[in-house]
Amino acid sequence: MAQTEKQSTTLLAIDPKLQMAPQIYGSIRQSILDLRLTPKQALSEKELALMLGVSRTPVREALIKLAEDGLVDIFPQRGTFVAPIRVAEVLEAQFIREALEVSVVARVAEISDPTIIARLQESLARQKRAVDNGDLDGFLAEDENFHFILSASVNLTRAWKVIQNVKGQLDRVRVLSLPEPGHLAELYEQHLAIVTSIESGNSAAAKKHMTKHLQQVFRTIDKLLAQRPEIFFD
Amino acid sequence: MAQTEKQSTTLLAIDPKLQMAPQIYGSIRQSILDLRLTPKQALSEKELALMLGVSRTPVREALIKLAEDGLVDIFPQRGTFVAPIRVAEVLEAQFIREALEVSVVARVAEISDPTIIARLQESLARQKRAVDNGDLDGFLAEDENFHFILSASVNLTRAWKVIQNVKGQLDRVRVLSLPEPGHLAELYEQHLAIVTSIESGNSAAAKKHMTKHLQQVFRTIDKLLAQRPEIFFD
DNA sequence: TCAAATACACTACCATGGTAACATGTCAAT
DNA sequence: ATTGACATGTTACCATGGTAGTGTATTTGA
Repeated sequence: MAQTEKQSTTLLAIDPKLQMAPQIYGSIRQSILDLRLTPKQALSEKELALMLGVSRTPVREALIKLAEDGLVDIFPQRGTFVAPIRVAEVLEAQFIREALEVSVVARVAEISDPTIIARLQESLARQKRAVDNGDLDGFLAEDENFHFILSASVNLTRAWKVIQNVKGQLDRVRVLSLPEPGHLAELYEQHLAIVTSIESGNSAAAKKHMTKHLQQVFRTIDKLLAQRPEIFFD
Repeated sequence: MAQTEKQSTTLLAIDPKLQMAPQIYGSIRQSILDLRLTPKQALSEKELALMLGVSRTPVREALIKLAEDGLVDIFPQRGTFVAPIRVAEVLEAQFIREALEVSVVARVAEISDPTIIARLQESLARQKRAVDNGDLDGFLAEDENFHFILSASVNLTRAWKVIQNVKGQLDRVRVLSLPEPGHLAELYEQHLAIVTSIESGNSAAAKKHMTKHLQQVFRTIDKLLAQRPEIFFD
């Protein structure tokens, strides 16, 4: 009873013309990822439905999907809770993402299609602008887009979906890490190295740079484990 | 109206003590994989609920999950249909599975834990028995278990779930391929080579053997494309 | 003959009510 | 003080009714 929802603003605007369930899913997911909904917090169907002004059915469907993402834990007849940040699951998410994205970038490098490279370079340009302007959100959005371009360019849309799903676990950790000066520029350089490898058709180099790029999260995890170990469970 | 359900036996026995939705999901999924439900066939919530003796809600949840697996297509306000076998999606499923399982087996080989190896060899023994007895179903079950052991032994349960999900696309193609003499023995030999590489801690060799093992499906696809191209869509 | 309009059947989607499983607090018995 | 029985409230799960959107057959108007 004590931990009812404090929530100041509504989770998100809902467009009644579109389907409810996907919107609710996205809304709750975003709230979990930026920690507006905190680990272990109770999320009852009824309460969320009331808050969002919809019925319990689409809320329930959204929660089921979030459970598949590992972002909520559903205990039948007991309750649904925001999943705690479990080190093992974060590491496994990283493992899956790395395996897939490294394979993807290898394929992109093997093809080394000029039109694909052009689109990647356009993304790089936008990233550079965001870095120069210190536009964190803009960079993160373009970072996401950069990785999407890689998968989509070789028609691996399902792989991208899997990456997106597991990435939730990683994003929740990332928002906990304080933004460091020069970090964005570093990420940009890594993206640049990846594209350069793709241009030269050097898939081995592309894989290496992608691996290094993705393994940045380990630094974040280590730092958080040292500075704020109470964040993690299990 | 013409393509109503012919279905002789019920899809599966439902245990009312357990949760409905997961059972229904498994039941329908199995029927799709062994082609008792054929591509493009209509699957309405109402009809399935009637057939299974449950309400529409858990059926709907099962269908949503199957849609995420890419095994059914849901067209809002129009209908739900068994997904056609799309070459691109089968190939992408193979890509994802290969990326993950190769990475998994590399990790297993790096660790090269004796107790894991022992469990793998027990599985190999069971496989050998199935091959000698010509027990196809028994071998397939143990084949599944073999790959599960690999993921589970290094605590990559989510990776296993992803593999399982995408593998549906591959299984549906596999059942179309006629069983060839000596094929099972061949698969057994490949498993053996993988375990041998793990024993020697040779992760590069393990990756190579796993890749070769998984890429067997390409043979099946090529053969089907030549012999029964009408099976595929898009 | 043929196109536009209309009626109809059917769908997935959402809302809502009922229920068994589960947690928790109260109180009696020892 | 501890345990066990019982009352009460809460939950996710399932059943079922209503609705807007969508195809299709039929009718209408030339």
